[in-house]
Amino acid sequence: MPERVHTRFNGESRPERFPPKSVTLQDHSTPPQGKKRKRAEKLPNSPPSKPHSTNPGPNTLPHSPKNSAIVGNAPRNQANGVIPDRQLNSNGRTPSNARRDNKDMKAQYGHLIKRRDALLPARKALPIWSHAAEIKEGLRGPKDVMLLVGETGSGKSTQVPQFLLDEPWCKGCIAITQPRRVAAISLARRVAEEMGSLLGSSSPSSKVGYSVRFDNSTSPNTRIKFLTEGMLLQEMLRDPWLKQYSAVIVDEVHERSVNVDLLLGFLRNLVTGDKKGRKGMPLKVVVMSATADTESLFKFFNAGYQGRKSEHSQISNGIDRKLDRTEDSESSWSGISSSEDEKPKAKSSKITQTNGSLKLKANSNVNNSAEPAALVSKFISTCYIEGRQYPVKILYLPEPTQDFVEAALKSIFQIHYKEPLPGDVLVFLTGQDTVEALERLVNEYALGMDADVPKILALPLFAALPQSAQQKIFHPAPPKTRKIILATNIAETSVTVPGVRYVVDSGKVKIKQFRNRLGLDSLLVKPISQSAAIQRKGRAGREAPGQCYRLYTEKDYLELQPRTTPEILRCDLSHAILTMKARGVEDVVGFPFLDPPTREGLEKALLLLLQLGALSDTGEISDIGLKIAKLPLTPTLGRVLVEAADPERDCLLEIIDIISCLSVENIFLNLITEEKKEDAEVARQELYRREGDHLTLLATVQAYASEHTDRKAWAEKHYVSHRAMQNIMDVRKQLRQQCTQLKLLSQSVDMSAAPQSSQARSNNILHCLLRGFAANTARLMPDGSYRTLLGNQTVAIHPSSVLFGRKTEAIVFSEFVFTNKSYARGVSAVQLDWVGEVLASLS
DNA sequence: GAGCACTGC
Repeated sequence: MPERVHTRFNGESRPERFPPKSVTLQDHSTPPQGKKRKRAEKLPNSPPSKPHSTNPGPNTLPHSPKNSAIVGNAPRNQANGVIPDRQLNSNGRTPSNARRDNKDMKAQYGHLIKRRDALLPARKALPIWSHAAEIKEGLRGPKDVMLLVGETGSGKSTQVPQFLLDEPWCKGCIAITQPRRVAAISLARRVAEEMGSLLGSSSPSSKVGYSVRFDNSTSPNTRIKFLTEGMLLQEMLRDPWLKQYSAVIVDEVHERSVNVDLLLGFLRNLVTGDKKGRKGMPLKVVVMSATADTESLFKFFNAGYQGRKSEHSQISNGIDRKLDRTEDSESSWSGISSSEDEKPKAKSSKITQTNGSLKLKANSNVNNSAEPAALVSKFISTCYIEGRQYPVKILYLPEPTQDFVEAALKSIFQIHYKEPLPGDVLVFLTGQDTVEALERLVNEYALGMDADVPKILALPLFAALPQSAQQKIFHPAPPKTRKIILATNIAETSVTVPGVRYVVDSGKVKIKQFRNRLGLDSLLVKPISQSAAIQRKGRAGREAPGQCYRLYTEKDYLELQPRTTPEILRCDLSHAILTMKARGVEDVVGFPFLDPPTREGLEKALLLLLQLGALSDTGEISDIGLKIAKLPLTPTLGRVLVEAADPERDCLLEIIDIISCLSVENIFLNLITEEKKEDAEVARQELYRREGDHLTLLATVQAYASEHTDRKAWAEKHYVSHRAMQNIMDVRKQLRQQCTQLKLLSQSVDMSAAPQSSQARSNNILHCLLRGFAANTARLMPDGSYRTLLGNQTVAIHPSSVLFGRKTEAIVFSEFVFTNKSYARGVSAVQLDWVGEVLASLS
């Protein structure tokens, strides 16, 4: 039986930084508008000249708050009985029809208004409500930037845009960005309800819309638009001045995605620049974060205004000199040690704040949520909103443990025996393997429990788990049963698990880090940061006071690095740089980064872009680069695609199919039992190609696409993920459209060209892959191992590859990952002289 | 003979 493991208890009550919100809105019953006609208002006779949506209205789909947090895909396009207004207008409706429409419309509007009024008391009870005047005031006059810290549950994401809507400066649209698609869509739905408006493209009069990949739902009257960060960056390609917006609200900044870092840089340039492209229209920026990192954000924006001062000395003299911007505020204060490359397992948790803290003496309490010392600027305001979080007790291990799975097992049963129901347990682990191992152990131990003890229901939760299995965490537990949710990091931000009062935190996370020198991604288990530990803890206090069992000592906690390293310091920068170049940033080293990447990382990425032909020798973006930047692909994959459009290659459609596969999750299901594995091998045999994984993917997509009766059954029969295949078809469609727009793909197939032999076609495809992945090539050595041609590193073909165990003179691979050793994933066999030709052409 | 955390255009 498990024994007591936690002896020390730390009843922590000091305010900490707060966990980020993942959006699970509690109260959105959707009006039954699906069966109604969408003619809410008498239209002026100028219907939109083109549809503003690719999807006639997801709000017409049944929707529950639960699945809003977990549905990975936006609602798929479907005909839902919505009649476009234009069609109605030209249809010559009879008077009785018109009367019925009118009645429907009134009923619908009545419903919307009723709903809006019903929601008002809940809005007024939000912590942010009493700050409305302060927030409005903070953006008036010369104040263009507001830094807003709001804890979970403060209501900032839904209320701030509504507060700003009627401000005199707000003539245009308000954009509000989110890191995830589901959040953008469900927040838009909620705000539409609160405003008594229809959502998105469902009515031309709707005031609230959203825009995410594959699903854009806005109307001509949209005033508040929720979008993913990537979508706003995409819009900036067409409109660098963001002319349709009066305000941009950047939400969840503490998550520090690469896209948010780029957005903040662009917005700083815009707001502190001359704004001449905006024709005098003001632009207000609100930066919202759940953690009190105001100081770094303040310095970041303030530096922009000070830079402006030196260029245009007539502006700005209201900046408090106490906050002396120094050159080092361009350098990182997040304490990233750049020696990571050599020793991934080195003391990465030991963090020194030497890097700039000298200049920050007075305000160096970066990790406290206490209000920082005066941050004063005539252009920047700050606002702090309290949240709604129940207290959570923290319990540490007295001694460090080597085996966090075992320690978690003990803690789970300690909680289960000691604490009364209700109160589910959420356990944070590192990956599928540890989740499944602990699941087995928990079930095993549960068999030995006395009959009078409540039962235990162990539920795994990780992204690769099928949706139906993920949904189980939302089902109420049977009577006298405690749910134990065994989760990866997915539960930290993306999925809100209800009913949790106990959190067990392993203190570890599996994290991906790009290593410039080797040009590969490492996927390693590492200690979490203090802020991640606080976020995990917060998951226990959402519904009632809770407890957090940390499977490490308090000393270990204090030695963790204060913040999670921002993604931009961990990833391959080539995509980010191309994004900047395509939006007119010439000097990427001088770009305002909140945390500047290392010079080495920037140089490595610039070199890659140069090799791809995306940049010219002088560092300017080329035509090819501009095309690649418009595609939703990494620069390498984009280059492969552009190559395929070359008349000499002539295999664009095939390459699109392959690239679509490479940009979604694994399509071949991971099977557990030996029996299933053998079945799958037999069933997939017809799909496998001896040329390697890429042509195997092509064969799979083509077989799936030519299946017209039952694609789901086809996928099951071949042990292929149907969900992945649906995503692939979406991506494929989008890429084909974009290739047509970019004039890479002509709509009519050229019939005059001689058909390629299947061999020639395969060779062409492989040549295209080589063009993008020239750096990812290796040759067979006499001892049977593979060595990369650039860099001379040993690399093994990953066992998931169809080429695993095969010997071929050279390989090209689309992924280079280090887990236990260096692996090539996504591998094709090529001729050595082809590789030589490509490499020679680059130098 | 391994086993991939999580987003996004």
